[in-house]
Amino acid sequence: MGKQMTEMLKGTLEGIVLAILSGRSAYGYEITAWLRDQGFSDIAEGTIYALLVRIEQRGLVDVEKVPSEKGPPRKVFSLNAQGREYLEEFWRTWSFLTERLEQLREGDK
Amino acid sequence: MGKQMTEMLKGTLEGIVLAILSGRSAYGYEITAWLRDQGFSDIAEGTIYALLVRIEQRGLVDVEKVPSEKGPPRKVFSLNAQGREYLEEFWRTWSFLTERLEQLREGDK
DNA sequence: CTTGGCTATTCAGTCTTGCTATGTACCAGT
DNA sequence: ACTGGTACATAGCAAGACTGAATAGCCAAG
Repeated sequence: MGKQMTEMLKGTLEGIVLAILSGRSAYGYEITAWLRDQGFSDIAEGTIYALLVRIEQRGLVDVEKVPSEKGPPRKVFSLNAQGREYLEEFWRTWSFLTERLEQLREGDK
Repeated sequence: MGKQMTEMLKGTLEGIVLAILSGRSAYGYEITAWLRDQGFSDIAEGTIYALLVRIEQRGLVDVEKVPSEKGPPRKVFSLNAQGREYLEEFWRTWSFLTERLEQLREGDK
């Protein structure tokens, strides 16, 4: 993926991960795999783990260590009340941006 | 505006400015004023000028100095061929992101 | 049993970008 | 002279994504 995507992900990747977690609990490796599936082909694993550490420290998620069948134990993250609130604010911010950009895009035609 | 918006603007603000310039030529002060009008209440002037310097150095815009009736001369920017190409790529990247996020948003319901 | 491969997490160092704060300069009205 | 609006510029900071590598457990093939 290109530089544009890298920069655009700043701020949105966090929302994307929170949105994923609002549907179901998940652990880092799983989230990374899911994102790759969705076409975010070049999101580095390190990026996701760093992001998960951040949202954990901000208290947006609860964490549970779960043993894995294969490999080291998983850190399973789930969105808590504060995280849900933060996610809602994310959607509001996102909506504002998309509206402005949609206007700009149409204005060009 | 909040921290979320600040982070989300990284990568999109550049596209926004290029989109503005694709409609008509404009200078920094004008762009800043327009953005404030559109609700981007806290975008700093310095941010826009720094961004304009960057896109000029990357050769995405042409520049012309035009004397102003009041105040110092204006640096009027207009999108060139390379800039248009870059803007199109921006729209593609943006579309990709919005599609994924729209899916996530609906998936939650 | 040893190598390679998949699962799973972590971290140091770098780059880009937006914000803060400040400074420069020009002109008009009071 | 002073204030305020116009117009541009820049140094230093903070945040987040990337690179690249290290660590570690488990299993199957050779």
